[in-house]
Amino acid sequence: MKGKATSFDIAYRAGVSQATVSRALRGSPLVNEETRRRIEAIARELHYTVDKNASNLRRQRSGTLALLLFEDPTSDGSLINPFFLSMLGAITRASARQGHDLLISFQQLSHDWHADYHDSHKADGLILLGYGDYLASRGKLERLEEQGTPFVRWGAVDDGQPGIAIGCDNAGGGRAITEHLLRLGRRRIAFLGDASPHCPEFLDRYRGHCAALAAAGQTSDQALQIDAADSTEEVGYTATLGLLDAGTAFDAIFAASDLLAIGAMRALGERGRRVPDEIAVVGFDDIPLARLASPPLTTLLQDTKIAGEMLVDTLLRQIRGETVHNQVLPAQLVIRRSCGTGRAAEDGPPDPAA
Amino acid sequence: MKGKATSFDIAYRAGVSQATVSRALRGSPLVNEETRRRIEAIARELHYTVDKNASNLRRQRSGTLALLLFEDPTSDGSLINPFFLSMLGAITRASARQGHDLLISFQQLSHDWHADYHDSHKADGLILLGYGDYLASRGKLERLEEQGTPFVRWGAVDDGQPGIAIGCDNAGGGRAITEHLLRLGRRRIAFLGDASPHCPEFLDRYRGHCAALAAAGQTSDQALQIDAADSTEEVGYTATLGLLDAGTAFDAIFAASDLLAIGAMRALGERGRRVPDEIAVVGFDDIPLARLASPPLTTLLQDTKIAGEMLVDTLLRQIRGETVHNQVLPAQLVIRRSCGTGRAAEDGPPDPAA
DNA sequence: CTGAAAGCGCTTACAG
DNA sequence: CTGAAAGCGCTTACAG
Repeated sequence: MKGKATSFDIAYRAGVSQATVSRALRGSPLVNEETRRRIEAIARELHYTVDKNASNLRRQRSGTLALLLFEDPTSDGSLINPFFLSMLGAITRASARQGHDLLISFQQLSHDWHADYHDSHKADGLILLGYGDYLASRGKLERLEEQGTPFVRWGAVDDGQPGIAIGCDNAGGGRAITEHLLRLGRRRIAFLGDASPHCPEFLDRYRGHCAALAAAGQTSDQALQIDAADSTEEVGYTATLGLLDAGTAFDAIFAASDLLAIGAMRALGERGRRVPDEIAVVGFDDIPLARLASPPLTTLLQDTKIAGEMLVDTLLRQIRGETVHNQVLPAQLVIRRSCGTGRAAEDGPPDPAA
Repeated sequence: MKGKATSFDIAYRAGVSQATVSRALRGSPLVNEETRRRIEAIARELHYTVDKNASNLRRQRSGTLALLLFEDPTSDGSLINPFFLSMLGAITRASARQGHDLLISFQQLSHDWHADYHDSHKADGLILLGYGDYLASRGKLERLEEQGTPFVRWGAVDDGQPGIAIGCDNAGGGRAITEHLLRLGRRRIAFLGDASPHCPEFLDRYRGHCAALAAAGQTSDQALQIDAADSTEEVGYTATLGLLDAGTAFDAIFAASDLLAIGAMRALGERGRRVPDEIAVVGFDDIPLARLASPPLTTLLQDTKIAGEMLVDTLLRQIRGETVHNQVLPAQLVIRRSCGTGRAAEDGPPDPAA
């Protein structure tokens, strides 16, 4: 009977009806305590577990959430932005804690994922994760909403996209970074990252950056905003080489993501520009690598644990029919060595390798 | 009818029986071509998808695999060894390619995961992933086998554990590393990593190391084998400080994982020991960070893409009732700067920051 | 507190 | 090639 016992087997041995077994095992208060104990003992003995397919079919739910990661299609087979991996871990844990299974899948924005998971009762709701071109995905999100599929997405909040979004305070974070750099005496801050509606999170970070400049009475120099389509180390490296080649003077780089920042530091290192003495570098995300970079990278911490819990919690409430709202999570400046200490530039010792 | 159409709705509109709809949509060759086309058109129009719970219940399968990650319980909430994340990505893709959904879950070895996924028909089989104490998990694996649960695990092969294992050639990899270091003139090679049956993968790497030493007519010095219980940067850092404090002379470190190696390099850097000029460092895994470390880390590449495909493929064949076998995948030496170039030590320039 | 019965939405022998 | 019917293993009104 290995792994095959049904509620009928238990009912037979316990001398009760199958219905009573089901009630007892689901914790119904209707069942006599002694009966319940007997049933539970037999269930344990037989290694019984409720058949999820039968249970779900009957209850018209799945007890499962689906996490859809939208990855950059250009990226290598196995590489994912570590930030999303961190989110993945947090979401997996939060989901388990709430008693839900988690399906995971990588999707291209172009595919037909939107009509699958919910209609087929594979999942009760979707979590959408990943930098993608938000303009391109709008149609799919609208269809999800039309179909009544519960979903939440991580990303820019209040950007007019359909559905519930949870994200960090990108504008506030961008402002905090630039304020910090200004405080340290940096005046020519390059912004590395796509500042367009295609990438609203980066755009918000850029807006925060510009707001801080404006508050300090400075204007933003167009020549210092470098588009970086993808958020990868390689792109950050290439973009920074381009910036150096263009000959524009700058004393700091605000990279819209840690991966871009790490690539920027590699380019600077190769060209013999010292970080932070000549050029301060700041990232965004606080991926594990940021702490290990050389020099360790100043960045903005997005708390993925809280984010994951928030995403799962909001989605489950939506599934239950409650009214849910967008939410903005604070981001916290983590100061390490890559931004310098505010002393006069050019006189610090070079950083030893980490 | 949003997301609620059933095969009966389609049958009604198509003027056929529900059974024919089911056949047509499952691609049965019994159905008339014209009938099939009509049914498919209506299904599309109604946004119909087969209810997985009903289908699975009837077919007594789930079309789902479960990936269980056994994490180091001491690790931080969201951190996972990047190597396993890379495996996770590869497994997710391979699983999708084979038309299976993937459930993901983090498990403590102590929990009762073994009796859950298969019995409840949540998954047709399990993939087990993660450094864990293999001696401690033996009982669970035995029970899985007893229950007839199909499962494969990534790890040491032929270590006498129950079930099918797929892993890389740890002994061969360890030998390759040490041979390379010897070729470069290193003579006192410290091995960083738990060399005990609790951690058979590391043990195999150590054995390969010792085999290479023996082949070169050297004996392994016990003082140069440092246990490192967990595979984390922090542990590598601490262990290396300990090694330095012990005063044992050494000119190379063979770390059993990249994370350990990166921690080792940090410790060496802090103590002013130059890598690779004074001390060569080599890791194992080729995580993305290895390439970005400073200096870039020489390591052994485990091809996670192939590994993921192999795991999924083997598990599916096992589920289908085929006989499957353990498999060893080759590991490939990736030479970067951390091991030096074989020129005399002490005369190289210090490495610029990456 | 318990049981008999209906039904969730499919798949698949069986009969034609 | 198609249909009528059984049944996968549960959950839950309904009746007692």
